[in-house]
Amino acid sequence: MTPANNFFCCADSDPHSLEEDQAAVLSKVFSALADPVRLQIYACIAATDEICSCNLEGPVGKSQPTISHHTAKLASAGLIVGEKRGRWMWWRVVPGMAEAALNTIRGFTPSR
Amino acid sequence: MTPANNFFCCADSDPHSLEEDQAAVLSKVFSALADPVRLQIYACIAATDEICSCNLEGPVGKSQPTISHHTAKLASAGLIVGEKRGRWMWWRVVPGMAEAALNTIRGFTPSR
DNA sequence: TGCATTCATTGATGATTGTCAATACAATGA
DNA sequence: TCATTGTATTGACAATCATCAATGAATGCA
Repeated sequence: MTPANNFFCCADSDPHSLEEDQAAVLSKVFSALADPVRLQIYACIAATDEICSCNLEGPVGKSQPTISHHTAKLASAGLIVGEKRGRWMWWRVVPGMAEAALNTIRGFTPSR
Repeated sequence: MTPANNFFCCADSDPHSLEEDQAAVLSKVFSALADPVRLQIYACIAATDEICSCNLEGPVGKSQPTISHHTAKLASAGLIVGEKRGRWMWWRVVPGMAEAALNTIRGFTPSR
């Protein structure tokens, strides 16, 4: 849409298609993926059926409290789930979560 | 994979499949989407062919410097592109960018 | 019961971020 | 040239975040 003149850029419509609460949920998912360390953790978990926390410290190169902090954040966003068996905490990815976020982004563009 | 015994949780392999530089690029895209206001801005832009900055302030409800700050961040991540025509800055979404980032995430899981 | 191990929590610190007021810059029109 | 308008930048401040050392809680083994 090119401006009809040089006085007004375009009609002052309201293209506000994303509600605030939806934006808050979505931003939480993307915030969880917005850290390089968490992306590495997520990749490590996704690369295996399941993996315990102690085997994340080595590849990622962070301390145990930091790993615990990041896995908690990924789990809070619904991207991974953890199950405690014995002494070990086992993590798995939630397959459809990233997909759901992608579909919401796709829905922003009505055509196509 | 269940543990073979109670002494070792699993083999101490190296499931590190995401390099640090790749993680840095990816995290930049997700960081841009990790803010509710930027998601609303992105949705507003995606809902139209193109939109000028002045028409983002109203729907989003933020000041002009804040809008400028957020559009710059979205553009820096490659999610939108801007073109200045006359006095107005016109923004369009880069169609495949968010999709590409989320496809990378889906690629972490080798099976499926 | 006592000890070692695995993970979560707390406290602290330096860095980053979101926001706006004020200001500067750029483009247009008179 | 001067005034106006749309956008970008700067400065400042409060809030959030990533990180680690220290500590606590829970489990399993002897």
